[in-house]
Amino acid sequence: MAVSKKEMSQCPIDAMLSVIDGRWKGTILWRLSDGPMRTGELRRSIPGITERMLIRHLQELVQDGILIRRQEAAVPPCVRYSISKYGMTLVPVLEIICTWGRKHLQHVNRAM
Amino acid sequence: MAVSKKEMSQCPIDAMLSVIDGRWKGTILWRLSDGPMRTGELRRSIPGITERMLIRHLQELVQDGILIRRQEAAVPPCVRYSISKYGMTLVPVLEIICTWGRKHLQHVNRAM
DNA sequence: GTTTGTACTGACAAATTTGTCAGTACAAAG
DNA sequence: CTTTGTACTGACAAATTTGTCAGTACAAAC
Repeated sequence: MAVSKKEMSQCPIDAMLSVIDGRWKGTILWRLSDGPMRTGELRRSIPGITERMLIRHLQELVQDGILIRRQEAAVPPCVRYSISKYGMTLVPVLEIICTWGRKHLQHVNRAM
Repeated sequence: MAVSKKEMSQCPIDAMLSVIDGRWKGTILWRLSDGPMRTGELRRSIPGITERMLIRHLQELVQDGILIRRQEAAVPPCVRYSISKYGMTLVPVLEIICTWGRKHLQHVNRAM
């Protein structure tokens, strides 16, 4: 990613990228764009992700205001993540990124 | 960034991000969207970048087909980089990313 | 004949991100 | 009463990216 996540770049492109940049963040947002999910449910739906990374990314996305974390007072705990209203403004941007990415994959595969 | 640059993720979002992800790539593309530039000219126009990183990013962008490198046969060498036709398809996506990023910066600053 | 500038490479260190592993609390199931 | 599942933390190792530094070739300026 562009700039270390600790500092906030004043470049808008970097600011945007720092939000979605992370090994699994695109996938997490993609999954959640279908509706809220529990932590373990998300983990099982993303092959290859580890619990540690999932939780780190979820926490960052919550901190950035993109996701909302809701915990039911129960044992064992039940936590549900969903995309916030603010996070919803990100979804169309992701769609455009996705569209270009799809074309790029074709472009790359043609070259081989 | 999403996936190591060496392997090509089949996720379109990751595929797109792997192209623009890199500490300075956004800025480089931003500068070049105004027209071709020489290596040293670019370097001087981007405060903080080192020659090493500039060249590494330029080479990756050339490899991804986003930039074109033109060298004039002269000593001392004169190399000019420009955005390719294919790279031009990326510019509107960057603009959308930039627009969201600008709103996000405001959003963040309001919270402080 | 030393310095300056161009565009670049190689070797390596530092920083950052990602992954691994063990451990927490508590209840229900067996 | 041991195991299972939930959501999570901490310490650390591995991988990856970024930065630092020296060095290349050649011509023109001084």
